[in-house]
Amino acid sequence: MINELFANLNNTSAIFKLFGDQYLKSEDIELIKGNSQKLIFNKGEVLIKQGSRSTHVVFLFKGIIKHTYQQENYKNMILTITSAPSLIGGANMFNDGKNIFSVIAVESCEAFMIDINILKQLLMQNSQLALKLFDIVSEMSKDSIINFINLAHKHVNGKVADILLYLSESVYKSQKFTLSLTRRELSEFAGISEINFITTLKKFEKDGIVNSNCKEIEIVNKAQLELISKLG
Amino acid sequence: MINELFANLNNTSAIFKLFGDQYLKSEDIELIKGNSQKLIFNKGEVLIKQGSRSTHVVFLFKGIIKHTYQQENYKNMILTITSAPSLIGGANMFNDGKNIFSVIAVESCEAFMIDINILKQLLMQNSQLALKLFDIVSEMSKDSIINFINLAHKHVNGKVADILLYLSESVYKSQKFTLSLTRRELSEFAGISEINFITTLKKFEKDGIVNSNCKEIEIVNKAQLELISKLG
DNA sequence: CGCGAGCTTGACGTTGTTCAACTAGAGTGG
DNA sequence: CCACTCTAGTTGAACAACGTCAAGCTCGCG
Repeated sequence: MINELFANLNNTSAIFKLFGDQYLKSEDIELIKGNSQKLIFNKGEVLIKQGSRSTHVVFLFKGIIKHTYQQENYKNMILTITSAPSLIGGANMFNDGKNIFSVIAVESCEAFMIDINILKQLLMQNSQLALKLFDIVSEMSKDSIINFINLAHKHVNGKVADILLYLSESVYKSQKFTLSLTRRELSEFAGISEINFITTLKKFEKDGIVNSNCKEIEIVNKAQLELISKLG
Repeated sequence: MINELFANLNNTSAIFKLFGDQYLKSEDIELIKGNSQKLIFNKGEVLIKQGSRSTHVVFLFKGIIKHTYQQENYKNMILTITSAPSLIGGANMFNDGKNIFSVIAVESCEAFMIDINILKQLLMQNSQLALKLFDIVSEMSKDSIINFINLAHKHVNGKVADILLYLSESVYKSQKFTLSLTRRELSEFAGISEINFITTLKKFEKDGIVNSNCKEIEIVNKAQLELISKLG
C-alpha cells in the first residue's frame, strides 16, 4: 500500500504532488512547504530521538533508516529497517507526544521534516487526507506486528532467513546487495546474538543458499530460503 | 487514553453519547444505531475470524477477549488480552480488508457490532471523529508493540512477571482475581512453553510472591514482581 | 606499521523445550 | 452410583537450542 502510494517519488516536490493532486488545495501545499524543511542526515545521525517530543513527521525520500528501542538493562533492539520512500513518525502524531522509538540513519539520508501542528491543522480540515494517513500508518504497523510475530516464535534459521528475505525484497529490492548495516545490527533486528547470526549465515553459505562476503550479500537459492523461513 | 475515553461506559447507549456529545449530529447517531447490533458471545466463541473480510468494528462493553494469531506449523500465539470497555478492529478498518488476527471471547462477552462502511462514511464527513479514532487505534497498537518488545528480550521470569502484572493491572484490575484463561493460554501470551510457565509460577509461589490455586491468583508481593519484570 | 572495528570459529554452560508419568476434577454412560 | 474418559495442572529427567567466552582473523585508516 505504502509502496503503491509512494511509487516513483524521488524528489521533494513529489510529496506535495502525491497529497495535492488528490486532496490538497494549492494554498495548503504552500502552507506545508512554508513549515517544512529538507535535511540531510549522515550515517549514524539521529532523525528522531526516543523520549523526545514529537514535533515533526518525517518523509524520507532517500536513504535507509532503522527504528531502535533502548532501555536500561536491555540490549538494543531494532524494530524496523526501512528504505525510502517512506513516511515516518505518523503513528506518534496523536499520541500525547513522546516518541517511543529512535529513528537513526543507516546510510546517508535525505528527508523532509513536516511540522506536526501544520499537518494536524490540515487533517482537521480535510478528512479524506486524515483517512489516507490513517491507512498508511495502520498498514505500516501491521507489517511490524507481523514481523514481530514471526520473530517471536521462529528459531534462529527461520529468523535469519526472514531477515535476508526482508532485506532483499523490502529494503534493497534486489537478490544481490551491499549491506549498509553491520552483523551486530542485523542480529539486533533478528533478536538473537551476533555470533549466532554469523554462524547461521555461514551455514546458509555452505549449503549454497546465499553468498556473503562481508558487506556483499547475494541470495542464490531464494526458494530454499523461503522454505526455511516457513518451517521456522 | 482509551481508558479515559471509555471510562464509565457500561451500556450501549454510552458509546453514542461518547461520540455524539462531542462530534456527532443526532441523525448520525441514528445512522449508527440503525446499522449496528448488540450481540452476546459465549466463552470460546469467535467475534472476528482471522483471514475474513473486515465488516464490523466491535465495541466490547462487557467481558474479556483475546487476539490470537494462527499459522500452519506454528504454535498458537496470543497477542493481547483485553477487557471491556474497549474498541476492537479499528486498525483493520482501512486495510484493504482482511483481518490479520482472530478475536475470541475468553469469558462471556457483550459487544456492539458497528458496520464498517457506515462508520467510514461518517469519518469521511467528520475529520475530528476520524482523528479521535486514529488516536485511539495508535495508542492501542503502541501498547502492543511495547509489550512485544518486552517479551522479545526478557527471560522466563520477567515474562511471567509481566503477564501477572498485566492481568492484575489492566485486565482484572485487582491484586486477587479468578482467571478465565488456562495456563496454556497464558503461556501462549508469554511466548513460552506451558510447562515452563507453570514451573515459574510455582517458583514465584514458593518465594512468597504470589498465591495460585488453580484459577485463583493473588499477587502478594507486587514490588518484588515489578523488580523481576524490570530485571528481565 | 600498528591499532581498532568488524567478522569468524570452536568450546562450554545456561536456559528452555520436549517427553513421560501422575493427580484431580468434571462430564458421560451403563 | 460407579467406572470411564477427557481435560487441566503438575513434576522430574533428558535433550536441544542459544548465548557467552576466548581467541584469531582481516581490512581500513591514521
